Amino acid sequence: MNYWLFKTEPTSYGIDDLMRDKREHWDGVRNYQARNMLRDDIKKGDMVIFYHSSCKVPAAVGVAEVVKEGYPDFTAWDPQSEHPDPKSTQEKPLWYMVDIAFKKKFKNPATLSEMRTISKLSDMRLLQRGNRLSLFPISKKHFDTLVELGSK
DNA sequence: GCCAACGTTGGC
DNA sequence: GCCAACGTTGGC
Repeated sequence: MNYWLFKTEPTSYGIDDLMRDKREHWDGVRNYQARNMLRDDIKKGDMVIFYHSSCKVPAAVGVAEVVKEGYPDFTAWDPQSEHPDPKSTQEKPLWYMVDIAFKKKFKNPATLSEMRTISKLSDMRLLQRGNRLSLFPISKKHFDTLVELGSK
């Protein structure tokens, strides 16, 4: 089983939305590195740390579980969607997504500034310079540390 | 709103 | 295939 961190902007889709929806497809990723992970690496049963970015207090805010493995992101071929891409077709899908289910909302969100003070998290991709990927793998150590912080 | 970092595009 | 220009991300 693997562990991942998914970034999201709470103004577009946050942990409260996932808690309400219980389960949702993670569409709209339009970056090749992230696409490859969605298509090839992220497996059913993998656990996801939900992270709020581009907001007042960037923080890890909860946990989700992967419930469906990579399949074509059909929002790409819908011109009415948020992130249409005419290069992607049903015959040759360019973009992929997974489905995730809500697991837990942290009582005590682990803020970015708090994470930076914790040595166990120092090698996490989120804290490294210039990190812009919207999702990436984290270690079990990172996952457990974040869940522990969030449950305090 | 600023700006550093980095991905993508497109001319050559 | 190089690289400058441009767009986007995301913390501050």
